[in-house]
Amino acid sequence: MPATPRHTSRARVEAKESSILDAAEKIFAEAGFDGAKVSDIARAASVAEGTVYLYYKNKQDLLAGVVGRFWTQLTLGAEAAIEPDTTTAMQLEQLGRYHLQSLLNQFEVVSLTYRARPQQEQDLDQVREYVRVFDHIMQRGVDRGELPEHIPIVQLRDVFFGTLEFSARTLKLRERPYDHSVVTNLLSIMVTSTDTSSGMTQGAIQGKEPSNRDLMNTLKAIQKQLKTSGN
Amino acid sequence: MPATPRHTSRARVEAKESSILDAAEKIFAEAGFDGAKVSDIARAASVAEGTVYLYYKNKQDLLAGVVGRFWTQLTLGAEAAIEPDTTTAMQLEQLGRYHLQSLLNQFEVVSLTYRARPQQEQDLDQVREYVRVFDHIMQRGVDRGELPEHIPIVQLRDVFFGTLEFSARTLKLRERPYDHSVVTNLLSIMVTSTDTSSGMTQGAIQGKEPSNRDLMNTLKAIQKQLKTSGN
DNA sequence: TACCAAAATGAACCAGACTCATTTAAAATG
DNA sequence: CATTTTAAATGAGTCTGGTTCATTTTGGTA
Repeated sequence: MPATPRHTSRARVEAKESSILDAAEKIFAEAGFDGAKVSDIARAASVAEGTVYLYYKNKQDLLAGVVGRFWTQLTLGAEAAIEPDTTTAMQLEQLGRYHLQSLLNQFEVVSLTYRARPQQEQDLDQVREYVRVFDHIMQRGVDRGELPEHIPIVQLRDVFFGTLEFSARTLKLRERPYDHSVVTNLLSIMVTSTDTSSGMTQGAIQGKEPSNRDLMNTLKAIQKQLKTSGN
Repeated sequence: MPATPRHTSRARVEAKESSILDAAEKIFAEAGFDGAKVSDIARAASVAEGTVYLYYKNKQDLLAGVVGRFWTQLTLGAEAAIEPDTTTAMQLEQLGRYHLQSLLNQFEVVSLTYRARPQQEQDLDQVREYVRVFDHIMQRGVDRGELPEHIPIVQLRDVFFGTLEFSARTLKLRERPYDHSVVTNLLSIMVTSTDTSSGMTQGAIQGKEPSNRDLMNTLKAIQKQLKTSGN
């Protein structure tokens, strides 16, 4: 069993495993999940069809392997791309830039993520791991006093990744290339709300109309933000 | 051919078509795309397997039918849910509430959207149609002078739908119910950026580091916004 | 070299999507 | 109404492609 090799060098087994993953990623990306034949993947990996099943339970599992590896690598890349000692805003820009570029460059693989049985829990562990990079940046900001104590990280995370993902789809749909302004615009939006009293914690808009008062609160919040985080 | 019935009442054909769609939606939602057998769908629709193929070219096409109908109905529901004569902010809140609730209530069908061959262009027409509801709200706001002339609708749309979609996933993952604060928080963020010069149009942050200057620009923009749009 | 277990192979199996010759129902005709 | 014509429906059979497993090959060990 390749899973627990005793007499074989682990290195060789892993090399083969990753060469199968390479082939699978290529074929999946080209043909989509349904269009990809296991026999094609096997041929691309220079391996017999049955061999694939020594490493992966079935085609779905193989897809999970491809997608999981992708997000793991993405996490490593993201951690390399951000400089933990710069301002929070700068780190967010680095992550945003990296994220959007990755989504666009590897759009097909990202799309495959949604085909990796959303029911099965642990298939998305690597995605959750990746998303945590954002949390770490924010947490550092809080620890440093650069961000307010009770900033709703989880909700801002949804804004951050949600917007970038949707923007990536929009760009792809219109066949546009990477556009940095998407990131800067998103950040300019997030910056203005980076404060406890601006509504992200309690929901400032409780009445029917966003009043001047709400905007003034935001403004004050930003002024405060400028004082505390000014480098 | 059911596609172009000459002698038959269109009503009956459409009834059968929609009963097949009903069955397909049910089975797809229960078992997922791969898990759903066409024979099951046929049985659920009280129809022979071959009959399904008179109405839909193949299983993918059937899925496209289910997903397309879903988004079409969602568009109708959204248009019914918003009151065009209230403020823009209020309409956005109505749409946001409706959208998030729909995503959560029909999570399985929404998920199937991503399985409807993303390559094929026209399969997503109904989604584009739906998203346009947002544009109309914003455009009305501009026409009325409630919003600045050059507000970047498309980018705000990405923020709006992207955030809600990601939030819906987050809520589902944690098995949380609909949470209205997601919508109000999102709106509070968008309100603060509802201005042409606050960075959402050109991308104020062009250098590598978001500097104080950039933040100041944002701040000025908001101040300007307060003066011009203050009601 | 002989032995053995791990690894790899690919022919055979089988589930399930899809087809099509045939049957059934409905509409048109006289 | 009886008859003819055309649309619609059927489901047994075909075929593609995922998965299995008896057999062969490989590589390490004595």
